[in-house]
Amino acid sequence: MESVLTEAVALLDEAGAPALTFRALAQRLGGGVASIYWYVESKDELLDRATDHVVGTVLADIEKAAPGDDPIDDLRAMAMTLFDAIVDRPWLGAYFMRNTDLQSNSLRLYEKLGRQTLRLKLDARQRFHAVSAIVGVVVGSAVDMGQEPPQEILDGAVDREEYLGRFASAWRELDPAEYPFIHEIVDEFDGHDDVDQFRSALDLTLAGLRLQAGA
Amino acid sequence: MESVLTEAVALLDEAGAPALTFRALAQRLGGGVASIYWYVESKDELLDRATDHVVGTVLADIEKAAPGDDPIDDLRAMAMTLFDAIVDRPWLGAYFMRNTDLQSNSLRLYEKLGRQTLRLKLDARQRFHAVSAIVGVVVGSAVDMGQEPPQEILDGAVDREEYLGRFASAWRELDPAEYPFIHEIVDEFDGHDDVDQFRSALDLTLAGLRLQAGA
DNA sequence: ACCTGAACACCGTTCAAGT
DNA sequence: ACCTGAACACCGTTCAAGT
Repeated sequence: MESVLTEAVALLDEAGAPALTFRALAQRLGGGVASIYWYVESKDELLDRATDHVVGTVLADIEKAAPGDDPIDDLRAMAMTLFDAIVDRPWLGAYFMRNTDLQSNSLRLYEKLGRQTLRLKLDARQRFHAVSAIVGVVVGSAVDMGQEPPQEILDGAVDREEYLGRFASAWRELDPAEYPFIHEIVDEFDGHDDVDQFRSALDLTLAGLRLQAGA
Repeated sequence: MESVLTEAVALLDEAGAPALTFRALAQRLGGGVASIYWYVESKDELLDRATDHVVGTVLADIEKAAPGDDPIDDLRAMAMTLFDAIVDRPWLGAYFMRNTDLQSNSLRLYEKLGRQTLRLKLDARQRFHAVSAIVGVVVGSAVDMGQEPPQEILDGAVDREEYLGRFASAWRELDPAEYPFIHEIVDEFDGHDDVDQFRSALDLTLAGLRLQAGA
């Protein structure tokens, strides 16, 4: 079982979600396709368990960091750790927190995040919504990122800079009267950093939360 | 072409993303499978064009609403309209804003949102990040929602209330000492409304943005 | 308890050929 | 310019059978 998950994660890491097929996995394990069904009921379950397997390592990273004075700063640090893990493994974004039933580490991570909100002056509903919002920012940014590389970039034929630049050029061709905002931000878009973008989104949410908690 | 997209959207609406196959679509159009390839180069392109097709209607809804005094309130209204559209069509969440090259209505929507930030005291980078954050909240909540129904609920065998209740019961069984946050919010989770959850996340982001803009 | 080969019912995509 | 039938190379999943 352990090796099924390890090899599944290895396939996902090497070439993303489409690379994880029962046939490829079976070949790597040196067995038949049907064997995998002894460990797992379906591909969905395989994905859930593989996801939870790596969330376990994220959770360990998060637990290493000592809790600080400010719960919101702790929330920020935890969200950043989680986001970093998704940057390393873009496939994670799509499956993370999909099924807390099968993903017990995800549930623990959810609890870990939520515990920080217990230190804030909020009611139960506000706490529930706050954690949902933070997870939403992570997943939203991750999804945005995970879908970005359109195979050219994975092949190494085109790097990220050139890929963004191509979009930027197309945008600069647009009529400035009709697309004033696009022209306003095209230089920011060109060569932008996903992590910056994520941090800004997270900080807006956390600023709103701090305001709400009166802290 | 128009009818290809209309029927594709119809299939997606009726039974979600897995229902849209070239064979099912061809049958509906009363033709052969290969015909579709005259209009579209791949399934990805079909999905992008179908998505942009419905984003066009969302855009029309958004343009109907008159601009108000407060740009942030306008941003909220636009985001809510967008979210409502995704509630009606959960499959949208996964493809929305995936490719602004093929999705010209999505680009226009992005511009529409961004134009509100031009009315705020922000620099270009802040504006870029603000719109990304808002789109991120929408997509993040939409993804969370879109993956929720695990077929039982689609079959009508189990309604949403019961589905949530089942999770809530499992959570109530957890050790309160180990999962204090889960116990804090389990009653909120039970029977919660996705729209409430989304609105809260959006409001946190917008509160942060208002603070940043000093408005 | 654990694994297998072979089949089943699907997919997206291609291609030579038709009007 | 538009459409087709038939094939190709895959999928996830099942099942009877093996150790």
